[in-house]
Amino acid sequence: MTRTSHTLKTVAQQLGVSTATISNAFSRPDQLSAQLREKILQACAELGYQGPNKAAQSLRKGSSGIVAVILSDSLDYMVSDPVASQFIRGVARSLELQQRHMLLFSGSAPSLDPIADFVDGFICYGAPRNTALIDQLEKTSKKVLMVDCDLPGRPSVNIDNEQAAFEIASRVLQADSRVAILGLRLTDAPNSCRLGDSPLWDSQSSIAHRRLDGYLRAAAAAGVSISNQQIWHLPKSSQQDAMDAVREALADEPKPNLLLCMSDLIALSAMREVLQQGLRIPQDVQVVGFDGIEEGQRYHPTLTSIWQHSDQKGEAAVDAFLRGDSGSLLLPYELRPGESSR
Amino acid sequence: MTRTSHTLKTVAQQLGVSTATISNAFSRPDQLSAQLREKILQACAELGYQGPNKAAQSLRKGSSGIVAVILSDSLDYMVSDPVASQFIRGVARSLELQQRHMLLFSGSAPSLDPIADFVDGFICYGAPRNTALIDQLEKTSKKVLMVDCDLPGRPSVNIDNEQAAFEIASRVLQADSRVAILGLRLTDAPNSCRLGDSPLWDSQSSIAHRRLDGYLRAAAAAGVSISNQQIWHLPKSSQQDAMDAVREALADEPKPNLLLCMSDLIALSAMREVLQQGLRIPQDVQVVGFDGIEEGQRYHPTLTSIWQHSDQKGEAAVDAFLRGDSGSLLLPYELRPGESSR
DNA sequence: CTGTTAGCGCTTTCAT
DNA sequence: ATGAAAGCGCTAACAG
Repeated sequence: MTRTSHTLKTVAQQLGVSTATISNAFSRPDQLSAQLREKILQACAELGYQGPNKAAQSLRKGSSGIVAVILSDSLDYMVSDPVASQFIRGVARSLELQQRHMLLFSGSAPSLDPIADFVDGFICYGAPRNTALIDQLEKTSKKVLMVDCDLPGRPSVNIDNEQAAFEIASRVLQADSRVAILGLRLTDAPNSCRLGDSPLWDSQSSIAHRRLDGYLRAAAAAGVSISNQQIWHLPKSSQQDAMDAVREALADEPKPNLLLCMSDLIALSAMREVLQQGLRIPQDVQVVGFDGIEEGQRYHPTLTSIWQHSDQKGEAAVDAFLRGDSGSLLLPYELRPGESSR
Repeated sequence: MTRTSHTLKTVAQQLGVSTATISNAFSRPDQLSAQLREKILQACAELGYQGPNKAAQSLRKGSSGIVAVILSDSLDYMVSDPVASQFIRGVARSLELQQRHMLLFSGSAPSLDPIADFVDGFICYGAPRNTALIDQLEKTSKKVLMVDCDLPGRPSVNIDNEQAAFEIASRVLQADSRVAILGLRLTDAPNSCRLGDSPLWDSQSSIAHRRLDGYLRAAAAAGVSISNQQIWHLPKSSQQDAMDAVREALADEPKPNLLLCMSDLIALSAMREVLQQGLRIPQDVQVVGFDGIEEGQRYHPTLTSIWQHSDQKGEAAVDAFLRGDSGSLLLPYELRPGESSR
């Protein structure tokens, strides 16, 4: 038997005090004596009153303490990505510290409407697959923080993807390098394929294009030329998509001896395939990744990569969001050499 | 420049109609002429009014259209579990069809309070790590549906874990079987270890114990005895935890020749380790899993397992929840033989 | 330290 | 087909 729920008012009547006193007992301890507060809390617990209704509280106060994290893709895909998981973990930790709560939201959802009025704002992690969401983020009067991407007039947290890509590529490029670039979401093709003549997609904001710019700048500096035939687009960092691209690349003549991968997940799949084909890393083929995930350190050979420290990025994002930053924050990264490069 | 947001009232004033008419235009199309409705919607779009505030709507109507899914563990852990992902995907699909929304919530959160007033109810997927949440679910006056576990007086969706475990074990057990059981969350130990004399944990509701019962019943039927030294507890289905347990098991004399694994993830890790040690599957060691994940079909040898069809389970859960079922629903499962067993 | 009251934005009778 | 008005449960002035 679930008895009908109490409200502030009914509880106040039962205890013979005013509603304000009950409200204060829960939300502003300094407004009444400790004893009375204790007595009230005690009585409420007995009555089964759990405290002020959060929906009403939110309506009245204009804020709920809930922050939406908009992922770039569907929940189940994103959450199985170690980089996203690490970011989410950082966000969760920092929000918890600040007594706030997180609402994970899919970037492929049709609209923000169903949650927009329940949350205090949005932390947008990467460009949402459904671009309609970007429009909504642009228009909303709530707080918005972009991570790993930009939106005019909105604060952001980023690393310098172009410079990081330049640095890691510079480290491994030599005059005789035959490069294959394994890129992530460079176009909107659903399968892995060479970039060829397909038009670049959304080239401004995407981190993939910033990284590509960095690779190409490093190549130019090293006197190495890279055609669109040597650049692959992968729709996601999955094993399968990576394998498809790597096989195609390794079948080229002359065979590439340097794989620049836009994520560690891609790089790990690439290494697996390279070794499978009997080639040696790094003697025959060098491989470098991007992101920095534990698995890359456990692999043999260990992976050379750019470490983004995504958990710290998550914490930084929450702090910037809560602080109400309005500018853009550039986080440090770290080039970690491994055995996969010379 | 973000202009100050409109409300039903301000919009009504601007358009020279009453608030009820605006409300009806959005929520009850049959209450006004199609033309007027169209005109109003049009005007609202121009004014930048997105429709009734959901928080106020929820307060007034007493329901929000949001359903909380309580996971058994933290978000980042759960989401990287393919079985949970599949379930979540099923839930998402079915909710979307019914114009409802999902709020994923961590089973290790300290309390349901922060979200309880925003949602229409809870779908609880497995026993939450934080048992305080179970108490809250027991007490709440909102709708609750349990999945893969039970709560007195609440409806549930399950498979018959005991029978499924019995069936798969019966299929592979022989009089000369030397069994090792790799169990999931059998106690609350933080590391993989033999069950030994540790007391069983929460033995009633846990699916792990139901499966264990099934294995043991099959063993008894086959005339095989299994001591607590042959049963391992793994805190989670991670590669590392599985490897620890499998190594310990394979070091026993006589070496086990049958590994009964309580998840496919554990079984895959086990197969990896078995092959690594130069043993043959299934000639030297048979391995069976539980759950049914794609990766098990792709592995060589393919994995013998119980297929739960977790996506369908997710859909069934939503349907039962929305329908307001009060009893418990037992879903079918499927024994799929693979090359990992004889 | 406590009580009264207005109103957050909305839906829904009940009149018109 | 439309409008007026009563609240959903709560908080923040303000007055006592």
